[in-house]
Amino acid sequence: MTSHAAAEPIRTAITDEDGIDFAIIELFFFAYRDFTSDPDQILADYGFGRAHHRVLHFVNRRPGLTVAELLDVLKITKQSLARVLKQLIDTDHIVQLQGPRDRRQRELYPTAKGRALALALARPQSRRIHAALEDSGATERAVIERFLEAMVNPELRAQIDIVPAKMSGKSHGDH
Amino acid sequence: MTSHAAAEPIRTAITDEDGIDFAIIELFFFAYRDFTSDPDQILADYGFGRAHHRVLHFVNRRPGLTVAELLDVLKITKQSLARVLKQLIDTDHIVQLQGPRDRRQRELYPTAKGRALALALARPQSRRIHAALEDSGATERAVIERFLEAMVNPELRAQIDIVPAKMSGKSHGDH
DNA sequence: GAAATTATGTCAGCACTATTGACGTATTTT
DNA sequence: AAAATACGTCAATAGTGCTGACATAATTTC
Repeated sequence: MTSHAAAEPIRTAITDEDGIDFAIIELFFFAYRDFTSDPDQILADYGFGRAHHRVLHFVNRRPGLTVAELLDVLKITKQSLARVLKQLIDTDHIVQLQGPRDRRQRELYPTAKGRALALALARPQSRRIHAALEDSGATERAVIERFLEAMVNPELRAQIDIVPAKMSGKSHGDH
Repeated sequence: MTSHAAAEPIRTAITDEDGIDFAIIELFFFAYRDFTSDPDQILADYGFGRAHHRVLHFVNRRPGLTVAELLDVLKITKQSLARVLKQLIDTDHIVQLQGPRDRRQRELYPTAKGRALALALARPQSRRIHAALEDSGATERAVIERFLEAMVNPELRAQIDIVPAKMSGKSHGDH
């Protein structure tokens, strides 16, 4: 049998020459890794993980969203959410209110405690972003925002636009 | 203490007005989520996870790196790497060679099979990036690269530069 | 009003990725 | 010879995700 059990090692590095954008792929990995490392340390003090952060974030961003809406945004299952959400409720970071129109629904709202934690988690991330944009003007910022948005699946881009990016009035729309 | 068991719900959304850059924080989350979803589907066919992808990626990017170097790049522990690496070796995606200078070290190299899988995983990600940069020129690309690099911890930025971003010759340097 | 559907909660079990601690072995350095 | 290093491995644990099944309350449909 000439079939060496061990296949031949390839000694040359994979590079962009293969038509693949490894530069940005790798940058994205490192950037996100460090981006999430800041809040991770704070979360550890609470015995929370990244899942808690995400829930807390979106409940603060869209107070009153229902469990189903949250599942849709996070793209996880009900059972995965359950544990995390229960902990956040038990620790008074989030409260549930019965839906006004449909009483089966539970609208999720942050408490003052939950709002404070969300801000504390976002602060180092925002600081990092500001530092990265240090010498950048509005133009560069727009380029980056457009790029990130374009990286999101088109079908899901709607989720982003729901967020009150600029609410001058307090018109809640049709909710 | 008037401690009502249920804390008051906050009904207003958290916004950038708090001095926090929620827009980019959120975009970054969605972008990375979808960015990783493409390879995740391919990996599922192999019974692999994201951890396998990361190992495979860096072994292809820096053939011959040692286990210790890999741990340093991934920022995980030896034990976490062990299973994943073993699987990749058992399935002939990666081979280990004894270090030439220090025989305690195991240099990691991709096989042809491992190289092919790394490319297959990178392809949809690269396609997504290209689509996102569709109408962008070199300037915009540079802005985005600079931003992503600036998001990485300064101490760790060295790891990125190690990567052969532009190798015209095949001079391996001092390795 | 009864039946079907919907929104949510929960239980049980499983998989993957990560963690820490401890120990063994081969090899290099001191 | 002793200490330090690189790596592998065993055992136990945590966090987060999954699927399937089932219960309850409320709404919608017939």
